[in-house]
Amino acid sequence: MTVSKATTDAVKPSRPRDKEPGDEAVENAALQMGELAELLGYSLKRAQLKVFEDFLRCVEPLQLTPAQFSVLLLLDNNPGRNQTEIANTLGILRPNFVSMLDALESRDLCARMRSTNDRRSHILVLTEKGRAVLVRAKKLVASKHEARLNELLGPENRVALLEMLSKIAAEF
Amino acid sequence: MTVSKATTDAVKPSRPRDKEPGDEAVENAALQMGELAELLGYSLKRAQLKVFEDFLRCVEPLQLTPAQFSVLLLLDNNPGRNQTEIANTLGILRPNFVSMLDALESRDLCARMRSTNDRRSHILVLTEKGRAVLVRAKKLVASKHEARLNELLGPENRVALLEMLSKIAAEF
DNA sequence: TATTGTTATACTCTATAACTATA
DNA sequence: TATAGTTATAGAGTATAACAATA
Repeated sequence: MTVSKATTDAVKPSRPRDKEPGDEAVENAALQMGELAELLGYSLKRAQLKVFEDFLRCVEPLQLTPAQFSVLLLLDNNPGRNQTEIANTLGILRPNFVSMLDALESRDLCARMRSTNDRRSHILVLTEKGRAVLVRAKKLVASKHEARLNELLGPENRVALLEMLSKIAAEF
Repeated sequence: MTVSKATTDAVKPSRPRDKEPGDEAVENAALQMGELAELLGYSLKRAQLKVFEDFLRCVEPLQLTPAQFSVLLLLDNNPGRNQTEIANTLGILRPNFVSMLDALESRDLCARMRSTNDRRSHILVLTEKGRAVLVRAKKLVASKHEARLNELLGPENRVALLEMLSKIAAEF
């Protein structure tokens, strides 16, 4: 993917010298990132892309995107909830959640059930297969994906990073 | 925006108790995030959305997106480069960079100049106005955007966060 | 009148193939 | 033959309005 390749290029800075006459040979060096290296949002975006790429690789045998994984996880932890509640919690708009659920339901990972209390709403439930896939996905994520992050950052740094990101997501 | 609203909901966890008979009144509580609270990629994504939202707000008088800001910054720090070099460094695909440049050029923020050495390539230059806008943007970003992040995290945490994100972007 | 799920739609991002003009 | 910029296009992701069924 071009993004990954470019990320690598972008991350090895080199000398900032002004172009002096007579060094056409050194012309093709890495570019100066300048103030971009200090912009939190920039690194945040690049890091997020890398982490999502790795997630997809690690969980590839199960063909789950990060968004689909988060839906299955939430259904497992919150039985008896309807589409609006699940979608809102994940920051997914209700209209966009419809096709997401269609995809999961067509793979027999979850099912919609008409609520008896309120016949407008669909109670979402994990199927047997959905639970099994979720268990396997959690194992892959823990043993491959999060393990790699732990290795790169160290356990204590990983926790500190998670805390700061959660704080930004919640309070910023 | 629904995403922001949902983010807030998602971030205040509550008790995980099983649904006991006879508490229909407490039914509408915040959902359990479960293992999602430990998933780095999830918080990374939510944090990134928040930070980009704030960037747009802070720099709104100049009508610059994070991507456009990064292009102007890179042009300022790397005179004499062509489209491919700038696009690759930012992880933008060359075809997609064309319309981005069209937008910036139509606002007289930068210009394409045929290279005399290699008449295939366009050397990118900031215009006078582009330089002025960039200076104003940098001030807004520093005084409003990054300042708010500094306030939320504290200066030393902010640096630690930036280092970890850069490491992930570069090495993960 | 309000809400749930849904459809339709549009706009942005991202991605690939192929063209043109130069080299 | 290869490269720089471009066009066309397709697919995700995200956003809003409006409708039918139900409350």
